[in-house]
Amino acid sequence: MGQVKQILIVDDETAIREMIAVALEMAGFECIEADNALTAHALIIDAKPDMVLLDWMMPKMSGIELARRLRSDALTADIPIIMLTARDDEDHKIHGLEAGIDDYITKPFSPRELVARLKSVLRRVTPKGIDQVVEVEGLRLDPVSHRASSQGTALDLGPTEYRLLQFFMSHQDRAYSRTQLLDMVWGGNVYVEERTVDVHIRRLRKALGDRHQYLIQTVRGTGYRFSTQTQ
Amino acid sequence: MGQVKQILIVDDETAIREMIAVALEMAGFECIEADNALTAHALIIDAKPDMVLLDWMMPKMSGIELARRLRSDALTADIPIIMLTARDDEDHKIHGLEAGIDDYITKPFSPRELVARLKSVLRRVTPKGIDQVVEVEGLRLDPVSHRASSQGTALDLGPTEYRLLQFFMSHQDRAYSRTQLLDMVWGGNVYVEERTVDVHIRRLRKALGDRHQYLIQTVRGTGYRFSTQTQ
DNA sequence: CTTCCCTGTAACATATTTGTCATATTATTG
DNA sequence: CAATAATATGACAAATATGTTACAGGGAAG
Repeated sequence: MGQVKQILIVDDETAIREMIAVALEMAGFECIEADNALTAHALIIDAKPDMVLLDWMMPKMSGIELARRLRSDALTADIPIIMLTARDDEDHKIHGLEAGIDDYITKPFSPRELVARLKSVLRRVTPKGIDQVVEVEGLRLDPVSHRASSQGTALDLGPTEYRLLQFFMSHQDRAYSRTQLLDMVWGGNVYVEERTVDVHIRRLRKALGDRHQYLIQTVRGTGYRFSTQTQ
Repeated sequence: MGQVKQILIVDDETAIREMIAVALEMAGFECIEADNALTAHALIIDAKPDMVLLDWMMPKMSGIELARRLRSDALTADIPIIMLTARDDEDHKIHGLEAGIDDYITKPFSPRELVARLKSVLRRVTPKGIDQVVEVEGLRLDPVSHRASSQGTALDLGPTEYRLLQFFMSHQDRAYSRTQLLDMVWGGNVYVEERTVDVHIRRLRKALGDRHQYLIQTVRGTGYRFSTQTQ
């Protein structure tokens, strides 16, 4: 299982910080807080959080300015940043993207949405070592022992299904076409019918059982996707 | 950051061209000029400017005619166009084929105004990375995971509606004719009734729900447009 | 050589999407 | 306000895409 992730919340309004902190802690994250960009900067260098939630508008140094600084320092350049913006002003977004923001959320937002986005960014950014155990909602895949299990019980997967699952679990929230899957999972130089993918998807789904089927999602007209979020 | 943008000024009056060129160069743009639509067309294909400032009334080929040609060629379809119209052409603005024109400026205009409008158009047209998440007023489309959501809840879109929405969200504030939409969203070589577009617009609107319907706007006599601004 | 497990395909079953039409609605024009 | 043109909408059948199952052949293990 992944470490507990530490999230730094930067916002000048205490009420908002608390609200976010509660939501995140309920979702199993650890939170630290800062009420201005300068404090935040010091804290980041000190505590190296796994992610920074950053309010756009703040006294002294703006969120965007802090983001730039973090990006320009190699020590902090890899820490993902999610921006909290009051209104979704086009300009802000453009500048935000330039400054290397990973995502932004427009206030007001629901705790559910916040947590979902946060997880999504973390998943995207956290580099999975090729031999790293991946676990998602009780579904666990261990590349070293070459085993997959659901709620602790081993799953019975064929070799292809195993590779498919491994690929999916290390490339979540991303839609792949059948052709892409054939390239990535089967290998570039095999000639196999596209529809064959469907069959293996079916076998994988069956093996995952009701508990985890939903993770393998059909993207109609496109292909398939692995995601914890509802379609 | 951004490259220096190159603007093509098309007007038969040298004095006006010069005036505009000076204003734009002071604002940090690079200018090229043409005194008639034919020369302009060649120049556009050759130099691929980032934007075309086009006089409505010109000898030989009119501005509107040139605009039409640019729009119908995939190579030039994305180059933004700002029309320069004399006051008494005002009607044209309303009646005329406004599909594909990004903005109008009525002569006489102040350099300040021109530059402001131009920047505004460039800002919204500037190609967002093809895989970039687009979000507008809580409506969000993520090309990577191939998902659209409204206020955090997933939207149920058919493939065509998805493509339509993606096209609109990356080409905002610009009216498209049904034919253009068929070309851009359906693909150039399909024969489909123009009216079919209406039906898919309808489906898209329905899927967007009350919260976001207003973004898909009918431009009577012309086609449709995606914009946050009220009609 | 046999047995057993995997695979890829084909065939059939379902589910969704799509393009059109006919019919309302709504805007425009005189 | 009536006449007319342009859109909106709902329904449907045809076309597509995906789900599912069965099966034959390949290959590894014994």
